[in-house]
Amino acid sequence: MVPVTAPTRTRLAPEQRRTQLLDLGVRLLATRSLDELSIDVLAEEAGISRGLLYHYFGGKHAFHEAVVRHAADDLIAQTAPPEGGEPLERLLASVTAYVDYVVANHAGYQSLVKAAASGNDVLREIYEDARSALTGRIFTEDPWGDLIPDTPVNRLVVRGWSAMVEELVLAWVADPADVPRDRLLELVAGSLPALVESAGS
Amino acid sequence: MVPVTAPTRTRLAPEQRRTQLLDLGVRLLATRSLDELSIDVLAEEAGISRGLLYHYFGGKHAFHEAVVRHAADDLIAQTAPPEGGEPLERLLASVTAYVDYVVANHAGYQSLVKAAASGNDVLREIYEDARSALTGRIFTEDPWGDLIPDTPVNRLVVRGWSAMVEELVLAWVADPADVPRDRLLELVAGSLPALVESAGS
DNA sequence: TGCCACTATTGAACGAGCGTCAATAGGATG
DNA sequence: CATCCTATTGACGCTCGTTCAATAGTGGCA
Repeated sequence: MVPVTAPTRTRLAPEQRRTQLLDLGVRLLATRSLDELSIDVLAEEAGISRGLLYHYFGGKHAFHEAVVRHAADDLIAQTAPPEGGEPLERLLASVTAYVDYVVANHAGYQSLVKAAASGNDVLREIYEDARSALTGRIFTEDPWGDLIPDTPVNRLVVRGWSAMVEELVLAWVADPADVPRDRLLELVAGSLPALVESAGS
Repeated sequence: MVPVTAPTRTRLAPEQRRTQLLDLGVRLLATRSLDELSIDVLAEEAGISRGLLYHYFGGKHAFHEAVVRHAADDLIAQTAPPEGGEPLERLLASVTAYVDYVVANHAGYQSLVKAAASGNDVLREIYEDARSALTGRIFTEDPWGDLIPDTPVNRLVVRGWSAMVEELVLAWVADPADVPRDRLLELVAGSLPALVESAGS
């Protein structure tokens, strides 16, 4: 009985193997949760043995952390804010980049969001940091002059707004229904000024 | 060596045991995730054997579902909307009931929210149904006459708004900081009209 | 070209924890 | 007080995460 697929052991450079496993992890953890993902399945999918995962990441949970960091870094890197322009245009550009990223990589984004709610404090912190990286500039770079002063209430408002944006985009991606992309974009971008206005200081 | 605590086997009526286990489950699953909660810990905490949990719920995941349903039903029951009054006042009353519920039972609410993101489709559906039960009346009971027509865009807006409210309240409960409760309430209640207005149609 | 050291990779063995089932004991009823 | 009903138990099997010594690619050096 000769094996159909050659059991050839392929040897990669550590860097390549690591990113291969991380990318695979991002894809697999987008739909399944961590305890629904067995090491055996992951190993077989990657074409490696179980032991190798432990060599690179030291454990299942540590692997999950690495995957989430990978997704978070990718998100932050690919949604860098534009340099100049009008405040409202910059906001719209940021939001557009964010929406397009979620549309293009919603596997990665899903695995990031899942991790935030489903798990230990380390994962939640990674998620919080990523969100802060995206929203923090609203205050630090002060895109609207002094239209949105840095008060406790406005901190809450921006935090709530970002949760809303996430929900809207994920819902829209899952089912674009009758709402065109541009409509979503102006909806999302226009809501922040409206909310700040409604909060009043 | 005599056991310190008597190993007396206490026999309860099925209904009592069931609710005892569900309440305990709600409390324990508020902070830990499901795979961080071992049957042994749960059993010892409840003063029962592992086997009994399987007798009542049939399995760990089934138990989780029951716990989440328990929390969701409790939420829906305790935030029933008021009967009459002005639309805006009814909205404020609903929001107040919701906020007060989360403040009073945020263990239960946390376990509900955690379940939504962290798991299988059944859990997410329970969560979605609960959210729909809370927000659906906005359309069906038409609290603002025709100020908020039932369009695809407004469905999205209300969905996003509810995500925002959840985030705001949880963040505020975790750290009330310098924002008084009434300020939060008017913030949350006032944001929906503002969002609908900003969405325009 | 051929050996050698280095290290990426493996697979078997161990333990923890979930799930099953026949046996046990509380308590109400006559 | 005896007996039946059923809530409750505890030991067993099995899957799956984790460990570690052994194995086999690969690049460098003679």
